Amino acid sequence: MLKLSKKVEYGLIAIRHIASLNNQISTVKEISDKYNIPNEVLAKVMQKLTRGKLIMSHQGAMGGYTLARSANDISVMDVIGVVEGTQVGIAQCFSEAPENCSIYLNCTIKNPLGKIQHNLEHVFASMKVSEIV
Amino acid sequence: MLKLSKKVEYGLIAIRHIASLNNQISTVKEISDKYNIPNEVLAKVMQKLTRGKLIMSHQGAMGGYTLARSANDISVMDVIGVVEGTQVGIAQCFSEAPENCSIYLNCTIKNPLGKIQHNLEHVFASMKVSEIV
DNA sequence: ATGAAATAGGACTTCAATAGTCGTATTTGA
DNA sequence: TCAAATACGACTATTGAAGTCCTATTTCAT
Repeated sequence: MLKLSKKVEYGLIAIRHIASLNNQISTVKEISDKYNIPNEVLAKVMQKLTRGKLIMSHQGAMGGYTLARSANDISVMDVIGVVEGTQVGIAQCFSEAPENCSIYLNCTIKNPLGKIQHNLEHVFASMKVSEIV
Repeated sequence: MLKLSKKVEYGLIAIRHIASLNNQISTVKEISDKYNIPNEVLAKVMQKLTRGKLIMSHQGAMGGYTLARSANDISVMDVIGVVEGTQVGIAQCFSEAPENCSIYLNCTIKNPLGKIQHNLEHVFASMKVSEIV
């Protein structure tokens, strides 16, 4: 509960890695070996980060990945959003259609949870990759 | 990901309910009916809240639950801790033995995640049930 | 040209956590 | 002594997370 997924962790580690090497091109193999991350899992994460325009891919031999933006313009929130592909919501009504929640109609904690949600977003958005390097 | 469990939500709703009735004794049936919460699930949550000394049980006919502390002395963090029975940790290394994590040794994001973790705890600890009533 | 190194991405399996159900025992007020 | 309430263990179903496997495509270097 309230745990980041491994995918998000892997994404953060990978982006930090590239940033720490001054945006030098890095491969999935290099990163997955160095940090003991399953190769195929990291590969998929990198593909998502590419589609989300946080990193850029360079295909073919001698290819790999570089950052698509400066490290101080990539937040933990960005990585979460791109890797998970959905909005973070601490309750169902913040991440999908509110009516889906079985208790939505009589729920008395929507507003306070909304406040908490807002604060959490701020925490994740204000931590930039540049602080992690 | 990063979602509160239904149990925690139910616990918050129940505690808020009791607080909003000026700590009048309330039953599981009354609460589960009013908020459309499965009876047995709520019952178990109430038992945990009792063991965690956030509420007090009154057994037997005419029994039910009352708060064990004033509403401004119960935080969302308290409810999470008692209902989940474990520490909240946004990464494995914060909620269980760090060595269990497959990437612990080479992990480069422990410190920044620790900072985020600390901020999250603050967010949850500073929201009191008295603000929800 | 061709082969090796790299990204792209779909399909599948495994495992653990969440959510809910069922059954029974115990307590206590009227 | 019965009904209304809490106490609690055992079970099932569903979902999501994590990882594996396989194949296609791109591109550099020889």
